[in-house]
Amino acid sequence: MIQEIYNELYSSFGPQHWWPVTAEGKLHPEYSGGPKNNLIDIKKIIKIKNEKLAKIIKSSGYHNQKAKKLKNFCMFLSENYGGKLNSLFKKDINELRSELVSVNGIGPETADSIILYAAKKPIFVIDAYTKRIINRIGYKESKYEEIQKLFMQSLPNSEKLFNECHALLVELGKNICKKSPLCSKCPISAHCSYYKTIYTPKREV
DNA sequence: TACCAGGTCCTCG
DNA sequence: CGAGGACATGGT
Repeated sequence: MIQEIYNELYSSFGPQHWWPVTAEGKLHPEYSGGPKNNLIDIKKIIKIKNEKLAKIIKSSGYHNQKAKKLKNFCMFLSENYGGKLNSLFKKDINELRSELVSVNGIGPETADSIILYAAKKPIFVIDAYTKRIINRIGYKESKYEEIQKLFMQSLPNSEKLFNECHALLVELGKNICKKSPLCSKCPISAHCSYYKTIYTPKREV
């Protein structure tokens, strides 16, 4: 079922090429923050003032909180791993996840995103879109880890596939399976119990 | 004009 | 535990 949903989303939307965002080893000229800030460096992020960092990331929203939390992660990396992502990513995937989640500012989704997109290890990222979609389809799971298990037990254990599948779900959730859903445009409505309730009125017995 | 985002933390019951 | 609020700018 989950596998079929993935297949149909992929057929409809095509590859989303979410990650890597840039060519291997290169920074995106626009999205890296540009040469002015020169902050792709753990030590520099630790040193910069919260207010200054917040100003730089302002357009992302929640910038004051995010500035602190970004620095928390850099501090964690610096204190425990010599500021090297590589040594962090050598860890066992489950240990890595629990360590990341213990950092204030990194919740389950962010931890899994780091593991999937930065460490390139197979773990399935669950976001608000995915929860909404999966619940409308008819699955009862509500907790993050439960929904994650559902995907990971239904799909091949592939980092590339998890990456693509998550991106496809975001595309569906953002543009079609919205809070107020556009079911007529949905490529997987045939599998959806919400769609069936709406478009197949009950009749009297 | 409203509503919501590729969340997380904290507080309260 | 689960729900609800705070954080805050930008896209549609």
